[in-house]
Amino acid sequence: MATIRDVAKLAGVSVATVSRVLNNQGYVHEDTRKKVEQAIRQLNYKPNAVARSLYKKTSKSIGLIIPDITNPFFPQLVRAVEETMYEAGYTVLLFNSDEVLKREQHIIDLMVTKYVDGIIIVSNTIKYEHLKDLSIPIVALDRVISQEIPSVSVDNYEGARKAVRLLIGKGCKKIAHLRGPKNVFTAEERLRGYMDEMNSQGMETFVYAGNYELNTSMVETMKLLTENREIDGIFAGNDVMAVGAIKAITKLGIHIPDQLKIIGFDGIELGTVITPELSTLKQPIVQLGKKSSELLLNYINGNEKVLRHYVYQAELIERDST
Amino acid sequence: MATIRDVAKLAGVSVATVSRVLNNQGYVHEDTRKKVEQAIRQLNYKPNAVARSLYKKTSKSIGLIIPDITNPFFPQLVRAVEETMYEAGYTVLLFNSDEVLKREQHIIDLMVTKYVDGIIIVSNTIKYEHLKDLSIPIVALDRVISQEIPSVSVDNYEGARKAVRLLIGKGCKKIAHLRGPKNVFTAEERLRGYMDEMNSQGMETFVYAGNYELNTSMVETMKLLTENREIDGIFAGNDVMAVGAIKAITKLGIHIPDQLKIIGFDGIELGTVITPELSTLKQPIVQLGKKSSELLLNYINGNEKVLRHYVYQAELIERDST
DNA sequence: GTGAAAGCGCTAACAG
DNA sequence: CTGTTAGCGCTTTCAC
Repeated sequence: MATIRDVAKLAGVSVATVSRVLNNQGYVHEDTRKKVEQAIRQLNYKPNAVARSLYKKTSKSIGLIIPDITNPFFPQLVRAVEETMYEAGYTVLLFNSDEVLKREQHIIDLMVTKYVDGIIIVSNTIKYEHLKDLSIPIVALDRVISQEIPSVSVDNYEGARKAVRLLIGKGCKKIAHLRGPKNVFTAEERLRGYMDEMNSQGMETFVYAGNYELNTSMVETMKLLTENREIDGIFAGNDVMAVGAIKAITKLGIHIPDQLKIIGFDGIELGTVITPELSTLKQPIVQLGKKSSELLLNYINGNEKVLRHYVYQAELIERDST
Repeated sequence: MATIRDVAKLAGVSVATVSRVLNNQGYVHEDTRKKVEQAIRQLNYKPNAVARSLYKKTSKSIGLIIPDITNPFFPQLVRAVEETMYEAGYTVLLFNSDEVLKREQHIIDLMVTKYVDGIIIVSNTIKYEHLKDLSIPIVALDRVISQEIPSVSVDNYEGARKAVRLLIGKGCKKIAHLRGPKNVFTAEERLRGYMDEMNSQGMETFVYAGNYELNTSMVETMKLLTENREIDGIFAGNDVMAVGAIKAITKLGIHIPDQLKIIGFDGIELGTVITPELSTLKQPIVQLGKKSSELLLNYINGNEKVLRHYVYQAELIERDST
């Protein structure tokens, strides 16, 4: 690996001059610039990012902490973040935390020592108190952690109400909610939306536990449908659970959407892949990723002074399950 | 951010001593160690990884290049790699390349300047010539790039033959293959397996184009089935295509598996989510990720001297589509 | 316009 | 056992 010194020697100049042409700043005579560029090419010299980082205290990299890439909601999000960051010249360090606080904290410590320029985090476990001493920019994605941490998220509450309204509009009389995991921000918001909408319409509520995961959802749906044969509408906490429910319903020989209508939340690809195709509240996943990255970049570059919370609306997508 | 100098001053020792207790090497008196540790705690000091990297020419990070995290095959793979690396104290830099050679090369250059300790790459486009001048360890994952680059992959050829044999064993008389994209290693191998097995059984072959993607597969399946009503078995190049095919078949009112049997390749979760559940050749995805990471770590640590190629067998999983 | 030199924070000889 | 010091490769004053 050639160093700046090698280049300087070959070009017959000082390292300072090489540095100047490298960074395109300060005065340097056209002829010397030529010589230096020639030497750079000849040696196939690439400036050492680590040395640069040490001096500049910036690494041109950001950390991305998500619960689990294996959850179908995240690949698109990660892709969008990675892409936006890459275009801006930043590298992303990816971490799966499983929302384990200890692990998240360890990851953050690690990042600090690596001089990451910023952090995007998707987490329910982490709180403001764990973040407040951090001197690097951070943005919360998909969930709002606290008022003090900028965030980019979706209006889960309003989305849930829309979902319920659709079911009601389609004539459902008994609508159940397969809720997401307790203490998970998005799940609580969606539940709240369901409750409020149902109550405001004077309808009885039926809430079943779930955890955003397929198999549990199948089991729970079986239970739900045997306990209460009159349920004719289900609002699932997310698309994965909706798909699980559909499997269970199909197995029971109940016809969708004639006998029972079901709607999910998220808008992941899976919903268009199954039969019947799933109606859902589609989150603007790519936009979430992109926006959070841009916001973080703004903070990093000092272009953004005030604390911002962006909230997107989920879009109702009617397919064949309602 | 406190530095080693601050710690040294507070503890009343030299930086060398602090470094010694930090790295737990060399002699240091129990009492001084205590003092230093106390100072470290007091300042909440964390050694600067960048400075360390500069000196040691190692960053405790590795690069992972995949085509597209959005493709359902990759999340599990990435997860496995990230996990194994994390446990070994390494951070992973993730890149989506879309298999664009220029981009891959740029990514690799970038990584070199960042002193990554090794690279795991999933790619069909990159060749040995692009890698041969690299001085850092590299391992090819899921595809073999060349004899000179260590790799961890699956026996796609044999897997394909197994798939075809199952279809034949189940009584299929006319078996078509929905092939994956041209020039993609895995796709070519699976095609070859199909051809060889069919030929060895003296059966006529029917190959239809595809690109590992769902919508094209639906369209192509429609075409296939209208062109040739007698097809009673389909070996899809991967699970995603198989799911597309199933959608098309269902739409045509053809019953699976009675009238037509179908089998995929990969063993992604999607296959268990749809109805009917998909028979497939399951790749040991997590193992692939884990093994490639361990292999890379071995190269990094100099424990592995010889060039290794690990090949796993895909496992036949019979579900409801055959 | 250009070069010398200090220093980013750490590690590893080398002395003592 | 402990301290001094010379770098790792780069950027940036500050002279000239």
